[in-house]
Amino acid sequence: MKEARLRGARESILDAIRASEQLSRVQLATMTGLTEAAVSMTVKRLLADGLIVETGREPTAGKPRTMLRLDPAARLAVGIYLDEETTTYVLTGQTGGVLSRLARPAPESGDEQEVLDRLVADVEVLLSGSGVDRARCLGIGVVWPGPRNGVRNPDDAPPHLRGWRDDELGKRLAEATGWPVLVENDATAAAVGEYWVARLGPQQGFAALYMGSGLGAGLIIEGRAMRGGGGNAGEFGHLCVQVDGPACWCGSRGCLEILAGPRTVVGAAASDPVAAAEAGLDPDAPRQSVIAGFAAVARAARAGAPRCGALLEESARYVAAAAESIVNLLDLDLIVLTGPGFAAASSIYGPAITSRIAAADGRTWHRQVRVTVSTAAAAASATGAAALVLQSHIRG
Amino acid sequence: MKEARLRGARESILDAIRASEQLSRVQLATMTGLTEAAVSMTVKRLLADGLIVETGREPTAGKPRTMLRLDPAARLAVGIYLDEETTTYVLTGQTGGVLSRLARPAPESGDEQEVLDRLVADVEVLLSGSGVDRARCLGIGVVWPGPRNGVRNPDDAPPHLRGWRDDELGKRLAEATGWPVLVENDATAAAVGEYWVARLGPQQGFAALYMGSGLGAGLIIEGRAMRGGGGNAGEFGHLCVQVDGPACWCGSRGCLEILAGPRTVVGAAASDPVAAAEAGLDPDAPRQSVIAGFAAVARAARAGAPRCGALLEESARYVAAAAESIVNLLDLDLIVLTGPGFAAASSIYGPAITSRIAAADGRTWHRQVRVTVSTAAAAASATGAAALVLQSHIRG
DNA sequence: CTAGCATTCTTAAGCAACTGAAGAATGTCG
DNA sequence: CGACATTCTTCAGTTGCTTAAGAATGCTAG
Repeated sequence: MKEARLRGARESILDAIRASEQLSRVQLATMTGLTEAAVSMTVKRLLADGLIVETGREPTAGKPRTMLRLDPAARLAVGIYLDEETTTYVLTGQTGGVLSRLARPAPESGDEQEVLDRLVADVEVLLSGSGVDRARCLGIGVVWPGPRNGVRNPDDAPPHLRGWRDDELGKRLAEATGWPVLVENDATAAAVGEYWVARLGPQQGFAALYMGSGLGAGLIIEGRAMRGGGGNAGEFGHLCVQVDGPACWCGSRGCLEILAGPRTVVGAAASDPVAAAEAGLDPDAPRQSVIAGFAAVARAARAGAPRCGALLEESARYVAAAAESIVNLLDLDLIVLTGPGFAAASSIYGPAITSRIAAADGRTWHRQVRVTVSTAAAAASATGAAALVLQSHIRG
Repeated sequence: MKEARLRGARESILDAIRASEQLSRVQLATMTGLTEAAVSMTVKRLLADGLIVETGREPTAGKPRTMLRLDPAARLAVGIYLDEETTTYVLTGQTGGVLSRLARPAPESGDEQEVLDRLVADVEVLLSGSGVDRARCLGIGVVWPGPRNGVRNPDDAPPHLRGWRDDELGKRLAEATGWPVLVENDATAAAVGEYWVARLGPQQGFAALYMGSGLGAGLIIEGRAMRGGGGNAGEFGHLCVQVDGPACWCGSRGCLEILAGPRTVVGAAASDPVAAAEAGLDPDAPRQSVIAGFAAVARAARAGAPRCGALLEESARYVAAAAESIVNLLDLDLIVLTGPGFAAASSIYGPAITSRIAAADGRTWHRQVRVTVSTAAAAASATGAAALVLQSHIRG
């Protein structure tokens, strides 16, 4: 690391402990580049503030080291994920672990004030139900499908949120609750969540590929989320994988999403009688959500249904090529698959990506890319939303 | 900015002046987030050290502001570009301007010591010939085609450098000259050079697309070059633009470089009798360099030759799609074309990229991507190499 | 059981960089 | 000439770190 001075001893120390689970003072000194004296003083203050705790000792050749951990309950964060059908709330501790969870059906009405009131009330329920000290809550992270600044596939926005802009929602929720509110897209939030719960360090750059109703990527480089000039970085679904491919809703052509995105997969399955039967998709049924439809296709494929399997394999060929592009462009050695889509079909997408990348990976790039599936990938957004808040207190 | 504390007042102030050409103390205070007091004291020291100079005053409603600029001659840097045919040396001042230049034919021998001796001797000539104070030279930047850590297309390495590894070259040159040596690939160096001479600020993220004998990209985000985990970020040429495209030397398939790279364009021109005649390529002539061959094709196209024009248009379609992918993935609003290839054919590639991106740009992404051509694109690597050294003293 | 030893952690003095508040400098305008 | 606006400087005070010294802790050898 050796970047202590670049962001204050407190933050460096907290981040080092977060990534390593537990560390002694001397270990912290070498990892952060601070002197042992500085660590000692800062740790004393962190202990006094209750942010960290001493947990046992480890023998050495001399005086045993006293190990330090984050106190999970010292600081809390609320994460909210607004889905088409459900609103999910989680309360996490400082270590990213979920303390309590709440799921509500999405409001039917699109009335702004009503939606807001529901959010405020539900957060209230979450907090009072878990009996925690509300003063310890650092803030609220909110995630909804689609990128920021009003940019999204109109079809992807939850119906009751069609009229909202993300920054507006954040501002009004902050006013109503008194807590700071961070709004983020699903992929970036999931990436930050992965960074947090998988205890990755700043030296581990990675891309979290997220499949919900679309395809996105959260990019974490040097421990920081890349958001781009307009906050829309990570548009994985709009990498071009076929120069003169079909027109995409974004206005371009040959985008990954239009060729291999979940909406396309579900659409292909629905219009193919065999696949539709395999997946139990009823073409005349009331419009199903893309996420649910994709999960049905994936379930069928896992159960051995050949047409659904073929559709997913076909999609995975494109996704794998795009993943390889990201890896080559950013020189990453970790890809994390997350979100409900990849949670349902990681057994197809994972190997496809791995084997595509393997061809040039070691031989040409002297690299060893790992492809992993996020734990709790299906709920990654909600916990990621909470992690955003925690992260903001460590990276300022 | 407001990131003064994150890297010291000196660096913040120098970088702000660099990007703005000239600034007053109070302007510096607001831009860097430092207090006026801190700026005042730091500026006093910078003036004493001779790094900056006061240049005139600007009227205000009150006391006029004293403007500050970098003193171009206060700090120098040497840039070296190792080409297949030529070794180019430049000496630049602190502002990135070229003070003196030297070009030598590349050594024929591949003997390591001989190559090294030539470099040392030529730097000597460059410095003594321009009569500058060598104590003011901060170091040497070295650029050669292909990425780092020994990763490259074997065909692209200059013959006399086949046996070298970049880090080895840097180390031995540093030992031989006593100066710090930075080794970088051509695209990243060109990007840093562009950042420097075009006076871009840290808020301006951009990609410098570089066409030499291959295709690369230098990525500058938040004022820092993205190098990736293994130092190989920016492999623009290995974005996949066709899932089942032809096999690439890297081991994968459908890479941009194999479909539309300069080597491919030249190869197609050489094997097409009409195009070969237009460009004056002699299929039996001693093997020409890719860069020279591409320049010949571009020259013919500019002169109206239809087959050569068509080949470049075809290549540009692919390059444009890959450029759009980068822009979407990183949410950039600036693409800079640089390197000898784009210098020769920017009139074809520039519009192709612009129009491809335009389709979705404003409408969907609320963005306005600019596509520019680097000034002195053909020599961007050498000046970029020098800029690397300057940059390292501001971001160090 | 005590004396060395290795290692971890703490304390105290000092330095460097920045902040805040006050004021000095330098022009314009009535 | 004097009020005003603005830029720049000075100085005392705070913060956060470093360096240097030493205290604490447990193991091992006599």
